[in-house]
Amino acid sequence: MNEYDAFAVEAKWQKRWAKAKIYEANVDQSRKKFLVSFPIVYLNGKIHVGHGYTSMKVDVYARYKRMQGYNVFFAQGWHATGQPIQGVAERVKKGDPVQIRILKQSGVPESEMKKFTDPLHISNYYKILAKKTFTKFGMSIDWRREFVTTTLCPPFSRFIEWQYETLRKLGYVKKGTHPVVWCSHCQSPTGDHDRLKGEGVSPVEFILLKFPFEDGYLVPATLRPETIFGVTNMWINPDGDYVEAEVDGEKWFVSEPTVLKLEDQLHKVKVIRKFKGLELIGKTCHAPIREVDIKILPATFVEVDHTTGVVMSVPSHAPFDYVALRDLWTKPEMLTKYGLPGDFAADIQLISMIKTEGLGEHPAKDIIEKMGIQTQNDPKTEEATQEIYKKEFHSGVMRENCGKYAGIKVSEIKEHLIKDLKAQKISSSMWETASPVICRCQTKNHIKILKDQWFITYGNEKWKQRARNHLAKKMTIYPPEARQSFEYTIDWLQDKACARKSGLGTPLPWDPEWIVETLSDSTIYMAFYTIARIVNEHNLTPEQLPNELFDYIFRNKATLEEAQKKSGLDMALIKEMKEEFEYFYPPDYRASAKELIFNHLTFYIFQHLAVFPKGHYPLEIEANGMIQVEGDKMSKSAGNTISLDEIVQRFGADASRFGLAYCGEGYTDASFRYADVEAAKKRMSMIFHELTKGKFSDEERQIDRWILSKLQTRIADTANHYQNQRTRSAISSGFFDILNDLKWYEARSGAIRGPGYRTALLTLVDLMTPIIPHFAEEINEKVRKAKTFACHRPFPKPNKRLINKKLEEEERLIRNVREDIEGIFNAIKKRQKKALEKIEIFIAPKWMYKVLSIRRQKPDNLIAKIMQEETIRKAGNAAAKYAQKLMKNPGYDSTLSQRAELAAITDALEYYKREFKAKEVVVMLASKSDHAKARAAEPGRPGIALTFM
RNA sequence: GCGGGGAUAGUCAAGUGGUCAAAGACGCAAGAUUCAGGCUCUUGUCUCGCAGGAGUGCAGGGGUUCGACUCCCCUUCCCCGCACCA
Repeated sequence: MNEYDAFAVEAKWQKRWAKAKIYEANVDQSRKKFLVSFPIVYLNGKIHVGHGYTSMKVDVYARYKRMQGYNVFFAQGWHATGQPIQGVAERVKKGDPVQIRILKQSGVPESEMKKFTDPLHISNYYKILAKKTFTKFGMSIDWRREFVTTTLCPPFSRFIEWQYETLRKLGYVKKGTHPVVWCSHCQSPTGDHDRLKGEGVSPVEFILLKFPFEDGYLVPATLRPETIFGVTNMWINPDGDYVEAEVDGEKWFVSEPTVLKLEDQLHKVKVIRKFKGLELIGKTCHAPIREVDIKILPATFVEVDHTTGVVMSVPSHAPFDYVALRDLWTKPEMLTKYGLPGDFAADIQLISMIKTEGLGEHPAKDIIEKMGIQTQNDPKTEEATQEIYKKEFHSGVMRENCGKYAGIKVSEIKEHLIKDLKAQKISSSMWETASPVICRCQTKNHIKILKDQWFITYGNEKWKQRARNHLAKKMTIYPPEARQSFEYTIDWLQDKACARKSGLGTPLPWDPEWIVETLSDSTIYMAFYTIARIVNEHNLTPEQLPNELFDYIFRNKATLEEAQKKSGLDMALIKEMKEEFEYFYPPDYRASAKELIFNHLTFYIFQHLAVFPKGHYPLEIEANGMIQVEGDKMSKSAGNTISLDEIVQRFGADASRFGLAYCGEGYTDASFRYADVEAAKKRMSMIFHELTKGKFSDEERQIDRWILSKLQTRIADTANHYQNQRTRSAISSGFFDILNDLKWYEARSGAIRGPGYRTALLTLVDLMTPIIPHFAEEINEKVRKAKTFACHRPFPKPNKRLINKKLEEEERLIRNVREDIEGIFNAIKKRQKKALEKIEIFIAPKWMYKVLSIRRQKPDNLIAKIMQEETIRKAGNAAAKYAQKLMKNPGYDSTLSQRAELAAITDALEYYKREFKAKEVVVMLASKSDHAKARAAEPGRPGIALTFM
């Protein structure tokens, strides 16, 4: 059955579609428009199956809407903003062997490699590939409207400039200062994916406490400033590098690596001299609050590159401190080694200052002993620290030795205490990574406070309120569970940096050192699609796209005359742009993977609300799960990403689309399986064969009316599934269910295929057109002999008049009886392999149907009620038994009458005969027989007696 | 840790208080067709059963109910996000 050549058919129709320009959306006021969009594709690699999954959803919906008569607008652009593309170019330029190998493995030919030093070339290279892949995949895109972000496409850059000038004018862009994880080598913030170590680690603010020492301060850092009441000594790493430095006019003693951090955190630092930690050992400093002098002691657990390299010791509550102190007590050589007396630390006593239910007086001591921790370098010490911290934070209370803070819960003290300490000038603060972060370039990162960075004020409560409101009142979210994620994101969102200093992008017009970053130049570009056709066709330059023009088109904030004057464009052309925008906007539908809810998709809502006038805001969003291939999660690091091109080449577009549509829906992850795709391919070939070579009769029989009735439900279900982005369910109802209906049809009708059979098959093709459009076109041409395109056919509508519930129930009865016969047959056949001689079927007595109909009225006491009926009472015991059974099994019901059952089974006698190869099949009323099995008959479940040869 | 989504037969999945031993798909097995293979078709696919039955079962544990995959509580595991990055 290989008369259907998918590859040839697909290429043919793609060519014809392009030739007829059927996906080019133009203003047509007589039709309703529908704008769908798929995120602009990042051009640092090939389109993979994940893109395929989401883009399939968009295309299927676009095609579905088109069949419903909408003027569908589906444009596609490209993304080049940010570091990765530039990074590749730079690494290739440097001859980085790893990068070159990766590119070669992904199929970039040797001849290209030299050109890969140019980011423009890279993005172009992948753009051409991606466009080809999308086309081969059968996407119904209007290619006249494409663009690339960044200055690689100056008109688009102009649009971004206008967008940001507008946002700034409206007060949504502000200067701000913010701590970021910083790489001093790369001179840029280090994002999660740029880290060798420390994924997910974020800045944490430590409190610095100033302990008077000599003519300055020794400055330890802590997350637990409240423990200052229990401080007993200070820890310094004797081998570490320290400095004496002037910090904001004061003299501080801190570790050497602290200097850069303080500088990057907006402190003025001047190093006076450098020295080894050893120099401090044995001296004393003054503990504020407690107002006593404490000793400075050696500790190897102190790391100079963590915070300030100075640690205050609270041995009663901090396991590290306790272990280090115990070391000094038990190993005098650790002191004598530095020229101190062996008993130098002997006089230090633990000071308990937090009382916690379930913990003893000195929790650190207890836990160290319990866990059997031997040295201060034991990794379990960290675990112990966490445990105590959690308990003390949640249920600890400050003890009476904590002055005015006595009795306050630890969880509540921080805020006032820090305020008080700051007021007394005892403290300062410092940002540090929660745990070490190493950049891809191998540099250990620290926190820098970026000054004068540009932020979008997503934290603005009024803006949030508008977003919440719009989401709640106007937006449809698929699947419904995703809505909560949007609500959560809106609540959680804060001001977000919208520009960086490196990478590709559009410079901020008023501060061109800063470049608009990727999540910020991809929020409202769908509006640019509406005018992109004209921009592209007329090769408009940035000068021809002044703010006034955009203000006029998109915001009604400038007049046509102003726009004309500033742009120098023809009035008519400007009007045309305006018309395109007004006609095609708002964006009706957008789809993406669910991970983008937390940034891009929500920004998309926010910025539309900010920039455009009412009535131009997003309406529907679909957020789908991640896709796995053959059960494996795809990830770039695991190197198992599969390109869309690969599967399209292997299976063809329709089968690939089918496989993707069928592999998942909704919020949970999807799993793409080759076996499903192969199977889909075979089914299509079969359907093609049947429709082109099959013989159909014109005679309409009961089974034809039955399948037409079924078909109406299939149509309604499938339409509903498409509307709700459930492609898998759409295939289930519109493809597999119909095929199964057809199987039943064939089984019942023998070899004859009547008009219902053909109608069902053709309807199946119509229902599947959004998913397998090339196949549908081929059927349309070869079977329907149509001159128009299948993708312009109207989507089927259910015809209520064709629905015949009684007929469906009768067929169901016939089927149930078949299954019962088979069950009995199999149970017996196991022991005696005999052929069937006779099947007797007994239809239940009339009174039973009456019982059912009485029960349908839900009487309080079924038995009492039925016994009021003369005909039922006559059945006596059997009636009571039947009623009891019904009460046990309330779900059971059958609405067919005795007469209808008899008629249905009579119609199916030939079928049973064929099916079971029985010599004789008879049906009769149970009342007319005295066979024991006749008494087993019930409505919907006739009695069955089998006789063997 | 926090917020959200999940866990159903060999696999993917439907099912949100009662014909549920659980749709559908895939896989697998047997039979038909075929010189053979493939395709296709039919049947089967938790266990037991000499008549349509019974048992076990929907991550684990407990509860509500005449009745629970479905409702409530606890536990375990998986996925997404927790930002300045595509």
